[in-house]
Amino acid sequence: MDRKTEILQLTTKMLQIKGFDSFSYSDLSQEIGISKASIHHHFKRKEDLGLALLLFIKEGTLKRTEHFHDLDTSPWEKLETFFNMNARVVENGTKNCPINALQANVAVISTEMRVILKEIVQLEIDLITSILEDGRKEGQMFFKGKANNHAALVVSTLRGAMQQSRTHGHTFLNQTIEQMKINLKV
Amino acid sequence: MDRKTEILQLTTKMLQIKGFDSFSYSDLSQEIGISKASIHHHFKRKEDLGLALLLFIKEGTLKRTEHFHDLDTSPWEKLETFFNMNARVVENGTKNCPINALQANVAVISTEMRVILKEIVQLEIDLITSILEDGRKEGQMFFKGKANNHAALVVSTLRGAMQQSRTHGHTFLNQTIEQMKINLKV
DNA sequence: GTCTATAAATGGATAGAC
DNA sequence: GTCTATCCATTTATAGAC
Repeated sequence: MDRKTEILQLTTKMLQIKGFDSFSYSDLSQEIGISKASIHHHFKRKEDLGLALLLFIKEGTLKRTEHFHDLDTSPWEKLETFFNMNARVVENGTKNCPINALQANVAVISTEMRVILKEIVQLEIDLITSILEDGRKEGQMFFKGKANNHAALVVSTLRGAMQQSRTHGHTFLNQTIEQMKINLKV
Repeated sequence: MDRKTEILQLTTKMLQIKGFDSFSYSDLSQEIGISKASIHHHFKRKEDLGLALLLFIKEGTLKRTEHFHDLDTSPWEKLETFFNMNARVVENGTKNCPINALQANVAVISTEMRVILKEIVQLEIDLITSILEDGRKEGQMFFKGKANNHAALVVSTLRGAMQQSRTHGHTFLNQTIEQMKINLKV
């Protein structure tokens, strides 16, 4: 793995724990073991780092979306996989979801970053929309109203629960996911 | 209104827009029109300010909870009132919910603050639990599973949607609230 | 690519006068 | 309660050597 990727991965972690404004080049430098100036060599300004981070996350989200498309498992299994993947992101509740962290910091990031952030959220909503549509069509899932609106609700719930898990622990997240599943059962 | 309350109200606003680590005594000082040192006179350290802020928010939450208890409207109307109050908190989508902001910053606030933060969230979940229980008992609402678990889901959804509204606008929040209501209808 | 050194600005916090 | 002045630590960022 090259240095740039190493920095981006650590940045994601730092963002999840502290938030965008609360981690510093000094944090990155110490954990990686190179000087602050070296971090600046790879990402001149913090905004450059932030922008690269968002493109990095967007790329990952795109890859995952395609991956879901390729899976030949049932809609229900896809949804469960999606939930499990997200539950792993916050680990034991110490980390926030990076998207949550960025949305909380929306006022202190650049317009450019905000645009990509919105695109990432939309990618997830679109993915869940198609899973819900398939699930309902195949008689595996039950929900009222439009699939698109219900997908927005599912993503909101998941994000909200991921964040609440920071004070209420990861069992809170698991219970909320279970409740979502109970409500989606036919 | 006394100065302390004035500072606490502005702090709430700043927290909602920027987050706890991203607003400064200088921000407060400029907007109120007194010096930084004067802010320090009322709240010596930023942690004191943060703690006072959480007690301030908790007090407000307690008052609101009692208010809901006193209302002699239907469970359904109570739930709608609760949603409307929260929708007003984020205004046009520029502000985050203060609880969201603090949960995103959980790693940079004191343990004391975290404890109260958790209590506030629990107060809300308990309130919604009792509203849901009444609503189901009276045949006004439908949901599967325990009222307590569904209340956790409702609060998570609301918080998640409030935060998503920062990138997706307040219509996103309104739509998600509508979808929750559609799902709760008998 | 990495380092040391350093600049310039900001943030939290205190001393002491009025 | 409010002010000016000041301190110290941190943060972002750059210059220039290796």
